[in-house]
Amino acid sequence: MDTKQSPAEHKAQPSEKLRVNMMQVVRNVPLFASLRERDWEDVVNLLNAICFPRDAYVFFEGDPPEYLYIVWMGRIKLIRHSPDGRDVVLDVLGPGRLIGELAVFEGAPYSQTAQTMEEAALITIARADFLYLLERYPSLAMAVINELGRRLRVANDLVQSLAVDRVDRRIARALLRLSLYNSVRTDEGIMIQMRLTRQDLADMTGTTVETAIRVMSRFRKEGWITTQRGRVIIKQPEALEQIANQR
Amino acid sequence: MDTKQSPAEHKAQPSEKLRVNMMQVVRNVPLFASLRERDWEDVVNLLNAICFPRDAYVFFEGDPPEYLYIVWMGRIKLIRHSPDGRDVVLDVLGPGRLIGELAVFEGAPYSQTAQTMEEAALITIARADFLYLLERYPSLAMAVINELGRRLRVANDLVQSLAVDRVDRRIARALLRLSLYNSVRTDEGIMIQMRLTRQDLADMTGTTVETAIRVMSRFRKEGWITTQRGRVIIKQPEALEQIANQR
DNA sequence: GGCGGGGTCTGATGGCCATTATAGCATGGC
DNA sequence: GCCATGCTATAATGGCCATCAGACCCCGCC
Repeated sequence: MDTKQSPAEHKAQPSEKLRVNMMQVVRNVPLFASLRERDWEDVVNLLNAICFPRDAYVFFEGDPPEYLYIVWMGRIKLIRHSPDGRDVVLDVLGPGRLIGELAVFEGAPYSQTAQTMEEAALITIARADFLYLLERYPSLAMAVINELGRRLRVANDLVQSLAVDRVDRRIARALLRLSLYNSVRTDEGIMIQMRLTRQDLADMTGTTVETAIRVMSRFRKEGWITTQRGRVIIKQPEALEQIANQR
Repeated sequence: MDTKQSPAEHKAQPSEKLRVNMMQVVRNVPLFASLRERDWEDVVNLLNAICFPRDAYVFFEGDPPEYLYIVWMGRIKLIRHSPDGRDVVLDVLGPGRLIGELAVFEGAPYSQTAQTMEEAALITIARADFLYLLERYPSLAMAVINELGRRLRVANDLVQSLAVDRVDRRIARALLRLSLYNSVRTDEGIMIQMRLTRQDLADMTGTTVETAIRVMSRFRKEGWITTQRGRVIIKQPEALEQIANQR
């Protein structure tokens, strides 16, 4: 149920090009970690920054693969739209992660949609430029393999969870997974670093909003989590882990 | 329910080393497609062949990544064992496909179990040798990326299907997916090239044997498929496609 | 031949969760 | 402030499918 989508909404235009120090990008992004200092300048000229508001679409599944994206700031969700209108969230990516690498590599259309979950800044590399870089610096392929490996592991975990787990366990696992990659410790507990609606959680776990709400309400009543305005704080990770792993 | 597993069964010993012409392997396997002829000999010496009987385990999840495997003959399923005894089939791989590439690349334990579905011959490359090859011939990384990409796409399709589809649709999709990669045309229809139990199908679609049997019986009664002794023939792919895609 | 085991098949029952409906609540725009 | 809209919340109903139970069949094996 894509209740989030207003009727006339379409691919949101990026709000503006923004001044990001590309040298800083090259120095900090895992993709370029294998490069030597003297190669940096070669790369910098091929990068651009682009900024998106909350809930904007970076690209849609089926679009031709124009750019490889690197997340610089914010969280991006990779989703699939189903014919009956339900969305499925395949993964959530934070700073440093790659988006669209497969499509760009293979020259096939993007096989999923990328949507921001909050204000986000992305680095773009045009397809041809990325292929050039890959050829010139084969070590970049290792970073691509790492990215694909990370995604494949997440996907396999998700397959298993969807195949054998009840809803409450799937949601507990989703929360723990998010907290693993995108969280900060606070005095109240572990805060998940993104705005997360119940619809998002439902789309991540193959259930409905209503059920996601019910389960989250139960978790809250048990004192395991608190939520306010899309911010989820895990107060008792052990309790969620027990739900996720028991038996 | 892993009813296939007899109590004392453990990692089956490979039945024998078998004489495979390694030059033929190097010439035909996608992994080595990018090599020049003069490099072939360098590679051949690092390869070994190993043969497994039906239902044997190549490795278990958690095992240390000693070898990269290349499927030469037969079909291998990648599975995850769940604590409650249910298995989940993540993918089925035929000749040419790689197994264990991620674990070998990252040095982490295999994250899934590999089991033969019929007699199978595999090519092994020791981890250290593969890393050496990757360094010496960076173009091999492209083949690894291709393998990971193929698996990721299958995994994403499966996630979506598990998240939103009813059982009959999931099974129809599983049959069509298998027929896409591992099938031959016969006068009766499209025959899926492996012995497939209802338990296998259930493990591929996150359901139970009983339900898989019920759905397959319905497909058979409708005249869409025939099955005998594990061999499935799709007589009316259009009918399955309609189940898989309608609405 | 008899026997056993793995795979297939069918029915009855009930539980999980989707669906539908309705209401409350916050947020942001005007 | 006020309304529209999106998100959260809760309850009632029913459908899909897991679970349990039992039977049959085929095949290899003793």
